Parts: sequence; structure tokens; C-alpha cells
Amino acid sequence: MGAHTNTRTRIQEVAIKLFTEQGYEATSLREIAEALGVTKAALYYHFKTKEDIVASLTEDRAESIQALVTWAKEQPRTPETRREIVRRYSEDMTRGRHHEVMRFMERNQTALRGHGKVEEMRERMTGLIDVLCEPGDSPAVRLRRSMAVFAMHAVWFVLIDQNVTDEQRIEAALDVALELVDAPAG
Amino acid sequence: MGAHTNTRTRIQEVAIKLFTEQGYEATSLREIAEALGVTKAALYYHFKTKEDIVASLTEDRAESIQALVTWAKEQPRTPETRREIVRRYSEDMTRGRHHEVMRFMERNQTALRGHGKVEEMRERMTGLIDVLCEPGDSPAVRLRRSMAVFAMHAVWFVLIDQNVTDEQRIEAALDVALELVDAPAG
DNA sequence: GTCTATACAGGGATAGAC
DNA sequence: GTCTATCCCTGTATAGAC
Repeated sequence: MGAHTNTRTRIQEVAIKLFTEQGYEATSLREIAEALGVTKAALYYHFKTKEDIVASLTEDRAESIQALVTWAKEQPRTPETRREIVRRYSEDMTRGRHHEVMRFMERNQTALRGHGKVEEMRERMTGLIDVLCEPGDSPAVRLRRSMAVFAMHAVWFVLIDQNVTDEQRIEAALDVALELVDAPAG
Repeated sequence: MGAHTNTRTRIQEVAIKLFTEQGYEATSLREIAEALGVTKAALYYHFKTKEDIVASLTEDRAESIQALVTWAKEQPRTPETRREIVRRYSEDMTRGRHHEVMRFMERNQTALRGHGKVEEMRERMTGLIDVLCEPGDSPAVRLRRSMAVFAMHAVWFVLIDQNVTDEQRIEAALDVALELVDAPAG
């Protein structure tokens, strides 16, 4: 790992920041380059295209989710399994840049349409919702399970201007998500 | 109301469709014009800028939300008031293009940064969450209330490939949202 | 590994004819 | 009310020097 490793990482950091704040399409490679004090051409040395930067950002995340889904498929579909999926997912979100990546994807959904790696991630997310549901579940139950997962993303970008620690976020998300994956009261 | 009224409406219809499907930035005025069989310049007769098209789309929606928030502020902050807010919001979403507008906004959040009318709507949404909360509420409760509102949006764009009727969607959203605005069990 | 310079396409927007 | 023609800007991407 030479000096280029550092530059590559710095590009990723600045890119995810700007993509999230200003939008993917609204952020030009020139802006990213300027924020780093390099030129556009330097970026093209590290990433073949703009899309490639996004791909590099989502790869880790996709693997994590896939590992969880694979594990979940080997378990019985019980309430306790669902709770364990939620716990593992929540814990996973605290690692690396995972919640930043999810935020970036939530906020740029349409702009990322058709990007190979992004579509792949979308499919994995659908797989995750699926293992939280059974074929006969009502729309309300399916919605509840989707909201459980979304709550674990959303907690990282709602509750702004409140001063909330990371620990409080994790606790709040778990609380809400666990409630939502339990059978509806009734 | 001359023939231009029709064209204006058709522009809005095509615009919201393409903005939602492909993304706001990814959709050019040329595309919208071609889909309508007119030219870019024709669009500029009806709307001063691209941003203006978005503004025209969000105006009705912003007024609706504001009316609800104004009403809510005059009520006591009781569980029953929260439930009534949810019922009214849910009902409102079934009118006009409201849920299409929300979907469009959800999917293009960053791209719409800084657009006057869009920021205005964002503030109104924050106001809505606020009337569902009290100052001392925990992060978990605030998250729960945010998720209640989001569930009423999300139900219109999750649960795809299931064949779900509009009535079923409304029922499911109400079910989940009402649960989420009630005090946490505990 | 990073630069300058440049090609090339496509965007939003305007002027003025019909 | 809609057209053609055009301006100007910014985007992605590449070639080739250092």
C-alpha cells in the first residue's frame, strides 16, 4: 500500500460527504478534486468513472447484508430469529461507514438508478425484508417489517438539532425496530 | 382558462412521473418536452425555470400540511389528538397527487436542496413531527413519531410486486402509524 | 501519481419569428 | 402558444507532459 492508498480513501471520504450533502448528480468530479486540492485527472487515476466511486462505497455494505441474509435463511422463522436479525443489523450499522452509505443511498435513490452495484444492494435489502416476513403476511405486517429496517437507517439522520449520542441512537433504533418485528398486538 | 391550462397540467404530470422514475437531475427539459411532443421553449412559456415546475408541484401539498399543523397546535397534546392527526394526514394523502409528490420528494431529497418551496415543505414536515412530540420526549419516542409519518408515505412505494389495493394500503398505513404514535408499551 | 490542456456532449435558458 | 436557433456553462472523460 503506497501513497495512493491514502488518496483513494480521501477521495471516498470527500465523495460520500458531498454526494450526501449536495446530491450525487449535483456533485461534479471537479468539486471533489478541488476539495482535495488535486485535479479531476488525478481522480481518474484512482477510479475509472464516477460510478466506480459509488461502487467502491457500497461494496462492503452489500457483503455485510448478504452475510446476514444467508445466516437468516438457515434459521427457523420465529419471532426470536427476527429479533436476532434486528440486533445483528443494528450492530452492523455501527461499523465502518455503513450508516453513512445507507444515508447516501436513501437520499439519492433515483439518481443511482441503474448503477450495477447499487441495484445489487437494493436486491439484498429486499432479501432482508423477505426473511423478516412470511408468504402469508398482511400488508400491514410487511409494512411494519420494512419500517423496522428503515428505522435503523433513519435514526442516523433524523433527530438532528437534538444532541443525541451514538449510543442513544442505537438504543432508540433497537427499541423501535424490535417493537416493529414483533407480531402486531391484536 | 384557455388551452394553455391543459398543457400546464400535462407538463406537471409528465414531470412528476419522470422526476420520480429517473431522478430530478437526470431528467432534462428536453425529455419532458419530447414526451409531450413539444419543444423545450414551449415549456419555458408555462414555467419560468425547471425549479418552477417543482414549486408548482409542492405548493398544494405544503398548504395541506400547514393547515393540519395549524389545527393541531390549537389542540391539547393528548394521545387522542395524535391519533386524530394521523387519521387526518392519512386521509389527506389520498387526495390529489399528494402521495406522488411525497414519493418524488423522498427520492430526490438531495437533488432538491436549496429549492425555496422544497425547503419550505421540509420545515412544515418538521413542524408536523413536532406537534406529535413533547419537549421532554426520549429519542426513541421521537423516532417512533417520525416513523409514524414516514410509514404513511412509504406505504405508497413499498409493497411493490405484491398486488395491494389503495384501500389496503391506507388501512395498513393507519394501522402501523397509529401504533407508533401511541405511548410506547412499557 | 499528478498535472495541463482539451475534446465532446448535454444541460438550462433566451431571443425573436410565426 | 409554440417553434427554430443559439448562447453559455458545466459535465465526463482522455491524451500526453512531468
